[in-house]
Amino acid sequence: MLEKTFDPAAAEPRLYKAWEASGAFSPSGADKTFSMVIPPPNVTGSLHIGHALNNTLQDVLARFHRMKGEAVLWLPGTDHAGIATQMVVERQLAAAGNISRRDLGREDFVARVWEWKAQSGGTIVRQLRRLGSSCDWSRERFTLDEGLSVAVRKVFVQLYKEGLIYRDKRLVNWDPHFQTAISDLEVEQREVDGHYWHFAYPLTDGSGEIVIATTRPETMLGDTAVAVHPDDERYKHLIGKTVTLPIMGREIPIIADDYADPEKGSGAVKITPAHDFNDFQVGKRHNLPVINIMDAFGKINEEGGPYAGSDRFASRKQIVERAENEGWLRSIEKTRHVVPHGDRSGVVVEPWLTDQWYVDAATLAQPAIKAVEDGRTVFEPRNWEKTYFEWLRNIEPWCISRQLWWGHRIPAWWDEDGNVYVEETQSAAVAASGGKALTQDEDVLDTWFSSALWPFSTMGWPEETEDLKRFYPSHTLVTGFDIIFFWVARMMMMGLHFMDDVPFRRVFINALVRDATGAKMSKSKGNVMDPLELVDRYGADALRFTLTAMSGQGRDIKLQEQRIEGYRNFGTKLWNAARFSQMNHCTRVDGFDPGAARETINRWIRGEAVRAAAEVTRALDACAFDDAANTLYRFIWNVYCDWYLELAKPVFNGDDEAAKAETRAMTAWTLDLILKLLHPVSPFITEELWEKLAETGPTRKGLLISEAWPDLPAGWTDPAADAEIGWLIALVTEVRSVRAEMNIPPAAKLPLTLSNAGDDTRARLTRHRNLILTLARLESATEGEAPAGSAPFVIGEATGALPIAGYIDLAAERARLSKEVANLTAEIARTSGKLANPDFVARAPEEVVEENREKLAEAEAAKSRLEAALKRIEAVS
RNA sequence: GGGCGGCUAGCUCAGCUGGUUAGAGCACCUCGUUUACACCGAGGGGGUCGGGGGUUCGAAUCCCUCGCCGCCCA
Repeated sequence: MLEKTFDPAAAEPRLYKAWEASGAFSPSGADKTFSMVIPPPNVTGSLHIGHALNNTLQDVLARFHRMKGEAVLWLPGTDHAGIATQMVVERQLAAAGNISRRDLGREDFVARVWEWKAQSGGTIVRQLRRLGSSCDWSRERFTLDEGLSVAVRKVFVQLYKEGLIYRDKRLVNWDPHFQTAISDLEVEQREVDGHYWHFAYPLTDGSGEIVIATTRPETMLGDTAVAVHPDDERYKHLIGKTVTLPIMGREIPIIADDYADPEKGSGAVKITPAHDFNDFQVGKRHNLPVINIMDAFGKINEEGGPYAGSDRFASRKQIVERAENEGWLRSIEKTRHVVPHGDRSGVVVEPWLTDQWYVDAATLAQPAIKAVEDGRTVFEPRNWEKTYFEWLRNIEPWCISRQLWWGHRIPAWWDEDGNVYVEETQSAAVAASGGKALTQDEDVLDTWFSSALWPFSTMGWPEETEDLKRFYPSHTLVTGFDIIFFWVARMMMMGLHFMDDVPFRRVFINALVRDATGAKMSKSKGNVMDPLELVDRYGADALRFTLTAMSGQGRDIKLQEQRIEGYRNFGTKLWNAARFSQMNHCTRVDGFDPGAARETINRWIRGEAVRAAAEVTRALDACAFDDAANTLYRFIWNVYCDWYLELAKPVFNGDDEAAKAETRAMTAWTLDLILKLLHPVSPFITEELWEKLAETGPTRKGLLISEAWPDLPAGWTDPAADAEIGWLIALVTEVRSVRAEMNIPPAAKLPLTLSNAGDDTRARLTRHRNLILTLARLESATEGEAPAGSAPFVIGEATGALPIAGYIDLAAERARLSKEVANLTAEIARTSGKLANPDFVARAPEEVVEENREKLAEAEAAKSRLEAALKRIEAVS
């Protein structure tokens, strides 16, 4: 006998081990494959609710397709996550005695990171297992694995030789905290309160001054021009003159350029080509000198005159003070403006002129755009394709070099004269140089560079492996919209370039779990929720079911703990249904054919099962995860438990042995079906019940995880049974409703009479009398005229009546009937209004018109019956 | 400034290829310990579907417009 509730804590680890040991996680069997690569979580990470959602959905798909008999590969792994990981270890060093990575040196530092990875890197993978993820762990990869590193070097070298990777000196987003370049995508534009400081620059010829406005006063140290709009009447006469830059004393020109916005600030703008993307362009157009005034730490360098060596923000303050003291500060204006911040460091990013490695993304983007236009890769929901196109069609060169130590070191070697040799190995580079002494480029690659290769590098590329042949392209990628640019688009570019095919046929974009303020959750912000606590409290199935049910396409999820509790209760409900079936000896019967069932309730539940199975299958095929979950919930709770098992009880307690045997077999069969259909979403409780229910009856062939997905004949639905049970449910519900509203004690058993019953109704009443008596708590149910002093209700063409003389509460009964009559009156008004409209009758489809006629007739009949009863009551009172 | 999404019951959401009395879960109210389950059962209250206009016989659903809220990109 089953316990009263499922104990997830005890069962989950045991079941997971059994699955893994069974080999079910590795692809096997069929020619038809289904493959997915996991979005590799950061190796530093621990499972947050976003991972839980993403991996639950992947696992639902993996288990579903596995049960459908496909060879499923769900390839797991982790990402070395350059900045994030380096940050964690640097923080650790700082805590352990204020050592910086530079104190330690590159080699020792990298060794420390590996050490850390060995110790703590397995956390997230263990957590994925707790969730039930059925990944093929035998194929687990890490982006810094030797094999993946080979792939990275090969890709880099090939792209370089094709001219698609190149070195360039231009402004980059420089993160002064990590002292590295970052890509545009890693920059977060934050709107902040700031100021426009209006400075007066004196004309060199002494004829006056020009006032410029700036939000970053310290950059004036690097000014090489002042720009005004060519049509700006205020300044036209000054174009071509020069000003003397305060503090620096440098003579710089006043130039005309459209970039100067007459509406903004004073209309005249200082130009600092080395420290502003727009100014850089202006500088190019006018051949202005580019003066770099900052170092890698964001401190003013020797080009900054008196401020050399001081921090950028300290300098800002001092320069403003000096301007005020010296009288060239004209005014201060408050403003809100957008300031770039590093998404990891959170510090203000500086545009900085450096040499970096770039990928020619615009070229690689073209096939990636085409592949989605052609439908070779489809986004689900389709709408995200717009986002994808928007970005790829306006793509900028991708800066891939990072001045970090943790990552793939760039396979480029330099000779003493500054010539570069890009090869996969040092020896090849030396050979290419003609035997010179070379030193390797110090930089590492952007983490996303190796992630971009993930769909094929994990399958063994550049080797021509069996896995690549069988599983590339993958079938579906499940990921969040926040990394469509970072990851999805770049995988498309690299996959098409190196594999000559898309990396995945379908991209399912899952919702993003946000925090209470609507902000994206991230480790660096520290606003993550802990799914493992929820698993501890409610079990993995409850969390999984919740996330699946809430995963409406492309929306945000605001998780309420109450919801998880509710779905835990759902599991308990199922558990107790199994317990009930066990108590009533509903043992599975070998060779039982539901198609041959004779009892109406069994033919009915069979049809319900067919519909539920079809809907769950459709939903999972379409990634409509919430539909699948809701269908399961309703079928299991509201159909199977609320009605089928209740209808089965009188059979079990009756003496029709044939009916009893058939119903027991059907109960067990349906329960098995439920376990299969629910397994992808709630694998633990279903596997546990699968095992427990095998204690009696025929032996199981194996674990539920490897069971075949149900494929039921559509012909198993039975409209006659549906109509009959539908009537039965309506009758029972009506009786219960009357009883409750009339405050009839639950223990009181009443006789029911049905008048004006047609042949079908009479037959049903006879056939199901037993059920009706039990479920509606009646003494008898017979055909006949309503006795005096009874409460009427409408059931189809018939009128039911419960004699309530002993309990009658006239006021309650009048209220009940009045409400019913009012509802019917409203409906009659609505429907007859429609039918009175000649346009409606003429233009609406015939079946809609007919439907309304029937509805009207039924409502009128029902109303007149109830009104008569109401009049009788009013006559009495 | 451009793009995307949202605004439906107290809360979280579904419904949006036009025709149902607009649904679910939670919360709330009443009753109930009937031998699967109180992590339960039965019954009930609660919404002019953000505002306005339009198309249509008919609009939560299609179109326009306005208003908030959120996100992404400049």
